[in-house]
Amino acid sequence: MNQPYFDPLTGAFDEELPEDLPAASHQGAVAPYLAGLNDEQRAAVEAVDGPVLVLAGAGTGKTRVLTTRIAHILRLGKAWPGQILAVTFTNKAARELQSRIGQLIGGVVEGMPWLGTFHSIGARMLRRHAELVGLKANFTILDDDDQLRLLKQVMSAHDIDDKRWPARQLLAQIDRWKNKGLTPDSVPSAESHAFADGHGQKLYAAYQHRLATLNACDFGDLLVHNLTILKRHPDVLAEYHRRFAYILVDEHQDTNVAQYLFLKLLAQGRKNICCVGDDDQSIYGWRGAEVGNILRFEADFPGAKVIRLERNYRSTPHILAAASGLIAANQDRLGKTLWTDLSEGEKVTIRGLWDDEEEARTLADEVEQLQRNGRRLSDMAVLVRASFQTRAFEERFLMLGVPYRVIGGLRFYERMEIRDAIAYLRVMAQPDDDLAFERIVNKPKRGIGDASLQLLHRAARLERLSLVAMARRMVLTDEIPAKARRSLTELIQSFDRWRALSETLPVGELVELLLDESGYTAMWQNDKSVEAPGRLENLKELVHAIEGFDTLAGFLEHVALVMDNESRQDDDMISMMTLHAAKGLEFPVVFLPGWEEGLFPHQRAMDESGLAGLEEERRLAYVGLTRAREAAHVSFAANRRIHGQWQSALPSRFLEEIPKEHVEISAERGLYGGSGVSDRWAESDFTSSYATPGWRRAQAARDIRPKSRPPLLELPAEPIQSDDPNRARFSKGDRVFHQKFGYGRIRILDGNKLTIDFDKAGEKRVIDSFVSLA
DNA sequence: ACCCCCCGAATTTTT
DNA sequence: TTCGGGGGGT
Repeated sequence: MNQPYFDPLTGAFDEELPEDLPAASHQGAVAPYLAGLNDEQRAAVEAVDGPVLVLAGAGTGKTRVLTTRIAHILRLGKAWPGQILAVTFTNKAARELQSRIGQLIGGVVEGMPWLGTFHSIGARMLRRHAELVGLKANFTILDDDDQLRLLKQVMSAHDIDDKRWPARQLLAQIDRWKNKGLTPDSVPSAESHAFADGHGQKLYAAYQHRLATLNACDFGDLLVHNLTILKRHPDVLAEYHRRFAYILVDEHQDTNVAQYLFLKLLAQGRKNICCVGDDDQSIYGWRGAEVGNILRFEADFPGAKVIRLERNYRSTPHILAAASGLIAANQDRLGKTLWTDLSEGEKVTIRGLWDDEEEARTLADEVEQLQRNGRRLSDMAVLVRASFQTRAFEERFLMLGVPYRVIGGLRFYERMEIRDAIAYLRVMAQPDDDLAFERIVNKPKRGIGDASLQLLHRAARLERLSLVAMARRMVLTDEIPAKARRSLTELIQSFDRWRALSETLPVGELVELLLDESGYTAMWQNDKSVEAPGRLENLKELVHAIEGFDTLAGFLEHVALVMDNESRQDDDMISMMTLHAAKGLEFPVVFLPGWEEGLFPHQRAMDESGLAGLEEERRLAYVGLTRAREAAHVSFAANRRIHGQWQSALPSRFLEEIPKEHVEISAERGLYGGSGVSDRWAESDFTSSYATPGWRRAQAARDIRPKSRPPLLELPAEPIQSDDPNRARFSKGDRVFHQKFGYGRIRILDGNKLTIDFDKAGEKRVIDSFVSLA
């Protein structure tokens, strides 16, 4: 964001800190922007000095508080815009803050250079002080693709078998360390063995070393390097203390330890820090977010004011009560009581369906029904747990001709052809960027294959040179095969020519020329695959996007940090996205399909993180429900095809955690065999303990026999309470019966999952509670 | 150097 | 079922 304020190439910081404070305006009179606030909001805005924690429930106007607070600070003449640090997590949130502050104080906010995401602010600071951590100001910010490739190189250099130890896993581990603000030498010894028989820490160190050689850093470094700088250089820290008179933090529940330490260091000076967040909406724990940062706030900033925003302006009472009831099942929360003045509205509907196809059909019918009643499609959203779920709905919407838009997924700058094109630009901007060079050296095919590249690599490492620098030398020798040598020489000459041109040519024209002369465009023009035209189209779009930038470096900074896909909002379409992507949004009508045990809560979340995982899933459910303004439609399917395999599942436990007076249930009879669960559902009886662990085991212990005309899946009428852990009732080779797939033989036992070779249906993986001994 | 096939894995992913 | 990566074949 805000490229006008700095030049990423030089790290120039073109704004001087003023000596005086601005003059206060409208002293005395109550500022007009305070008028529409409720008491709590107003308190949060007016508590300008000192540490403040605002616990803002869903839909309670947190953005309004944040923007008004900034406007207030400026109006009171407490600081210049350039002295306010305001951090968000997403570019979207940063943009929204920016524009809403503009609306409040009139006109464009000219000087909020320090409003941005953690990463963009981190990048800006790091460019200023890059040399303090062994980087140059024009360092490259790697994307995850580069990170992974680099890590694979590091691992192979250390003879680590990447079959046994996937690079992905190491990347995740390094990421966890960086999220905690740990550098290789500060990794606790207990954790240093976390990967590849104790090589974790060593590999981390080697990776960081390679990054430094490449004059590059990854996302985590944008914070960790700054922590190092601020800790080691008190003079630098003091300068920022002087600069940042006020600090504001959005979505505080999503900060990780590194981000929190960063804030803490900066806030130590004046202690004017205001964090806004909601522990109930913390859904990024798996990415290193620490809800604990909210709980720690009062301890870290003694005397902090804590203000709760509990008045909800978004949802009707039933929806709000349903969500509140659900989230109350979490142990680990600060606790808020949301309330609303809005009138009654509809209850939350819960619908049980036979399978995912029927779920899609029913949901789409409902969408059309609503549309006939005058609802706009853009008023509706389908929020799913996992992205694969959108497929069934897409197919259905396509068939019915309902326009839809899937939010998320592959972003523009993540497309292969865009990454390639950008790699060309990166080599221009930063010749030491080996990863970019490797990416494009043989794209299009130039006859420079693995063998030549290996040669180059080895020599470069020996001489401590970058690949391009080494290549310049090697083409003068005959170490490389003649054909490859010729291509390489030509490529290097092109680099020089392009770089010379880049001095004078506008960046838009430069990239066009580059893609053209390199043969990259031609490569796709000659490609006969169905994707090729689309890729060419994307490349055109890229050229267009670049035209808005003054410098190449500025554009690359944008690509690395702002990577978002701005989908047009103009047409009337229904939106589909994951629950994670839906955070911060709201829709009049929200559909929440797929509320089944195993999918939501997701089995993996529970397996990997236990109760904490389950509670995070529950918060995700809470986020889902609280996106709805007027109507929320939840559904579950008894059977679902996942990865081509039929899986049966029980309704999500979250369903019975929603207070029954706020829901309206409809489930088909016979979903679970005409007795048991579905009848309970039909009778709105939520007292059953069918989802308890005891019940699941009871399931497994029960011998289900087919009747003459068997119900598809039979469940016991009354759950049998039994905690007998001795549940190994099957063994390999057993002949079993499944209500849907018929008879078969067990091939593999894996916990409660059985791989069965069915006589008719072929091999399937099923949960043991759905089969019985034949 | 390039191509193709087989195998294995398959939540969520603000930057 | 679908996708991507790696190994083996041409």
